[in-house]
Amino acid sequence: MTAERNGRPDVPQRILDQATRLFARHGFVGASLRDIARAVGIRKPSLLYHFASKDELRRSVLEQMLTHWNEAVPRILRAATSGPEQFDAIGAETLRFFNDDPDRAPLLLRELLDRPEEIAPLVALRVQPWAKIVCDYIRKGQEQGRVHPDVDPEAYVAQVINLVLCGFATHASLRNVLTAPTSDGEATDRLLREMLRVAKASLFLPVPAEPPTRRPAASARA
Amino acid sequence: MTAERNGRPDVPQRILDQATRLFARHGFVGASLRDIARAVGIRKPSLLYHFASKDELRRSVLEQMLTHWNEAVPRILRAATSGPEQFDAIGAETLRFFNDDPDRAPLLLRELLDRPEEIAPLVALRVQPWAKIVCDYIRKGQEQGRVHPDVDPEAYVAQVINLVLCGFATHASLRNVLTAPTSDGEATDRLLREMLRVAKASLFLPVPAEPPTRRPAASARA
DNA sequence: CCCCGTGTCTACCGAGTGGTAGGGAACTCC
DNA sequence: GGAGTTCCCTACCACTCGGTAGACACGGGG
Repeated sequence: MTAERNGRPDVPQRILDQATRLFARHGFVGASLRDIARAVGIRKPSLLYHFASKDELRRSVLEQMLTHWNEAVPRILRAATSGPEQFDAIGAETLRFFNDDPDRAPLLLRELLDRPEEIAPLVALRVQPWAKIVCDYIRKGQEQGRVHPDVDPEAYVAQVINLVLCGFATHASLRNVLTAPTSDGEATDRLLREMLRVAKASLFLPVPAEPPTRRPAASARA
Repeated sequence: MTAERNGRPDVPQRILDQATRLFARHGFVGASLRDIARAVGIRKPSLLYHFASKDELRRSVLEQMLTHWNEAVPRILRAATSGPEQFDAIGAETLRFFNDDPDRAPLLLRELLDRPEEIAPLVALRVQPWAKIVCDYIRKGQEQGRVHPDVDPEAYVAQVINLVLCGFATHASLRNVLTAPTSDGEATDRLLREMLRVAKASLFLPVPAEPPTRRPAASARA
């Protein structure tokens, strides 16, 4: 019994996947090893055979996510040197990381809430290279007069992290609070678009000569 | 024994205060009734004498916070009709609500993560009036050409909620991730300032450039 | 004086938790 | 065929959880 699943991907990976999902949904204390094991299709002692303790499982889940992040960073780096649309490229690549797996943002956010002193340095290590790219980009932009001179780069980056983390984490729940119910895809599009827009508009000075867009009347968005 | 504390404010209120603190810090499942009772200085059955169950305690905590919010809304409403600096006034009053008690943002955020389907309508009820004020203000600003025409009011409001909630909730932990350690007060100032700046800069069109057709003398930006 | 309501306590309950012991099936290697 | 390894299982452990039972102390009113 339970052998009908053994043809599937290896058990430790399936455990990691389900643990990620359940930790993100119910929190670390709220997701029991029995729940996770059941979701995988095994019993709890089998789970503990692969991961010595619940805490080791938590660390592994986090490590896997940060590894995925590390894999995404080169793409973002590449985007950061990609010509004039740098900001959009960096933004799109960063958002893609969280959009690819909707459990990442809530998982990270929960860790920041539950274990700040433990997770903060871990995140710092992985995020600082990314933050450095963005901060340098901002400072250069300020020198060149493209970026608002009163932007505080580090504080701005912190804001954007908040925006993204919380945006994805509470997306499903806040979505229908303010607006009429919409389809998943449409709501996500709207979220991503506005997230990028806010981040961008709060950063850049307006391009001096801009003949098109200046629409005073009520004709709203397209 | 334990009577040395009975001169202090009434026990139910002290329970609510400690429960708020511990729910915000450790989450609903992570904070046990024993912990809360100990923080108050009583034993668990005494706590359950005042609140019939843990879930009732949770509801009461939430209710108290939303009551405080309801008390803050009139101030915000007043701010919304307060002349040219409307945006700053609304922003300052809104931020004050969360700054007054640092447990409010994490508490709300945790509820949104843990019990979205239950908390969302509750929040919606209390937040929609506030959101309506802001959305109307935005749309009016768009008609008058003060606000970016491509702002999606509801989505923008959702972003700002995220910004504020997550900003306060992860403030303590993210603070030292990106920047050199600073004093509490300074870091908070920086957070509040940048939060307001981002919200504002992503909303308003720059004032100096050129008057499209008609532009009210309201100096929205500084 | 006794009674009753209020509020706190100790002692306990069943259920669920993370974790362990140890057995057994399937497989490989000698 | 036997030994060893890998992996999953049932059964169990101590502990904590939310919640209950019931006793006790206090204070006011007949």
